[in-house]
Amino acid sequence: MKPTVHDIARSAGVSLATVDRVLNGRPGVRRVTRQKVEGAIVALGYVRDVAAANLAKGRTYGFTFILPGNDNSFMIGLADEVRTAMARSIPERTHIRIVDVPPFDPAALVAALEAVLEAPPSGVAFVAIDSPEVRAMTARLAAAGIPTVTLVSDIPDSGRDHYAGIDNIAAGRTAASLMGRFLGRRPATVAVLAGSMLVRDHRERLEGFSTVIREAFPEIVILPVLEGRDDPALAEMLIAEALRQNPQIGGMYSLGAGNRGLIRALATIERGERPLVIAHELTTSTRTALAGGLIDAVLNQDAGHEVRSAIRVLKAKADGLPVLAAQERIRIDIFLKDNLP
Amino acid sequence: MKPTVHDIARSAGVSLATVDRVLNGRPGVRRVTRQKVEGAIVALGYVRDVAAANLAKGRTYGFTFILPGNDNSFMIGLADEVRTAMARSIPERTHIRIVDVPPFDPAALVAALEAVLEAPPSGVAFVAIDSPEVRAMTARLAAAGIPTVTLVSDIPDSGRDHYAGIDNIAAGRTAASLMGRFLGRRPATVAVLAGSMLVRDHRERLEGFSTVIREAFPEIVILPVLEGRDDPALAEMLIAEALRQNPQIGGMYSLGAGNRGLIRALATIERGERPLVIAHELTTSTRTALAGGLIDAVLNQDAGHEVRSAIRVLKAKADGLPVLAAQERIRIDIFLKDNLP
DNA sequence: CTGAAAGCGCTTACAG
DNA sequence: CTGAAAGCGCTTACAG
Repeated sequence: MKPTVHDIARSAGVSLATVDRVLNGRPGVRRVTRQKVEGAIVALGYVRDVAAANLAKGRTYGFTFILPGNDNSFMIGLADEVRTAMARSIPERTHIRIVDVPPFDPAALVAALEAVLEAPPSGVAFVAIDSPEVRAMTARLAAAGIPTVTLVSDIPDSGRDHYAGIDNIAAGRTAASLMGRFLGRRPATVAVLAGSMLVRDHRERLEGFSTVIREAFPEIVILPVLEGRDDPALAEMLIAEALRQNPQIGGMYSLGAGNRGLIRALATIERGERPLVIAHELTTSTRTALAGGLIDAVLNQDAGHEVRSAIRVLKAKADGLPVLAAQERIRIDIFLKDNLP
Repeated sequence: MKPTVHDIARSAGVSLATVDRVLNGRPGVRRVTRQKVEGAIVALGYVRDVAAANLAKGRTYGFTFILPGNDNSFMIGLADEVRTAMARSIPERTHIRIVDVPPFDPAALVAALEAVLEAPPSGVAFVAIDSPEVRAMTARLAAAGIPTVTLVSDIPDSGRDHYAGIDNIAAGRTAASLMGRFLGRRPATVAVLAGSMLVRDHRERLEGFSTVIREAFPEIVILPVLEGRDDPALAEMLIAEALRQNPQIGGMYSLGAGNRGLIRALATIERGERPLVIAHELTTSTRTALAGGLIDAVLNQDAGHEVRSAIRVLKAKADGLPVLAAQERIRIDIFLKDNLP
């Protein structure tokens, strides 16, 4: 039979309370006693029953999700997924709070993170902005012992515990590879629409994309990046303007959000004249555009996976447990019109 | 506070034992009593604490995984994932048994499934073969109340509870789309290597592939399917022979396993003369071939996901709990050399 | 048909 | 520094 705390207590000749103290690294145990208990633990091959422990503790996890209030389907969908997770809060023993911040605003994000310190939750997840202030604030959270997970966009070297999102360099490289191969070695001009170079995910996608185009598809010319702030209206304007200035655009890589605007602009182009388009994030609008031939490929990250993964990781960190790396890797989904789910 | 069985007992004026009987649908409760308790349950908005219930029950789940003993990396990897899950059996309260059967052998699979009935486990997962006998046997398991999950290859209309695998028609369609676009509208001859038309996953991939080629890329001619039984040696022979007979082969779709043989055959072709190759399953050998340019794209299913999903679903079915469909959908991963994980 | 009591594996005041 | 006892939310014999 699986050994329990009782077995350890008996084998070490101590009480349950003492076993518990050793198990949880609490103070107030003489070194010799501690060693006896630790000996019994390894001798018996004890593994703690986390469910029973949580039951006894009446443990609940308070998590704060800080999300940018963008007006785009991806961020709206992300927030929806967090709310879906909130609906499961009773069986999962979580208590989740959503904090809204203005998008692409480092100061606002820093303020939101700082506010978290007032009443420290069991963990914090946030969409990172890559700035020194945010980095420093994240380090303060880490110093305060609050587990942190970056969501969608990472900020390395900040002391954050985990990143729940895709490898954006690989995503950009993949987009370039598809673009180059779909264009079939013909010289072409390609436009790139981003949200903001302030966020790392967009910068990395651009970097991956540019690298592969340069190395493997030198016949392709990339126009200067358009920054649409993931705002559909602004994106539409920028794309329309770019098409006016460069009617010969043969390909388009939309590496941020705000694709509703892009799609509206594409719809004005004659069928047959349309550029090859690769976009990110499968939403109602990109799905329709993919099915209808306005978009040729969509790279996607599953917001539901990211949220569930963030919660699992925050729980594990809060309990000092290891995370199952293979399970938590968020993959880049590639959708063509033929494998739409 | 979250209501517990105590609250229900008090509110309904009955004992804990009676509450438990109603909660678990056990007999021996008068109709009026039952109704009182049910009233209290909905009035208080009670949700059962599954972890506490499992603790009290000392519940463990016995699962049987029936896996074909193919000599190919994918099936070996699948078995490895099951063994990895076995290592987590203590915290997850599972007891997993692996049963090996000869590949592509309906009779052997039926025998293995029948053997399961002797000492019925909490659930069974198996790689299905699409034959009437297997279908009938699966229905018998269902009739016996044993939850069943098909793994990798499905067998619909058999009474199985769930399928843990990708949408293979969509996978075939995707392969065709990539093949057609990568070939760039040039007339071409394409060879298809399958394992066996006995398994539904291979049939469906072929169907999806053929459909899209026919509808969207009429310039492509598909040669008669080669059946390599997912055996590297046989696959190598068949491919070598096909290349000898049709030196002009421009593309190859390997929709089964046994890619080690395919790759050996490809390596003998001059660089520059090599066909465009799309294969299934990311293994050590396909990964190397992808990185080295012998293979152009790999469609993959994550065996680890499938195994973990099968276990989650079997648990839920054993407990009569609903499954989170979005979480259990297994996706088609598309790998190019630029997004290798 | 119904209930009182003990127990699952762990933790938590409280007492010493 | 250490332990006896009660309790987390549920289930299970056993008695009536």
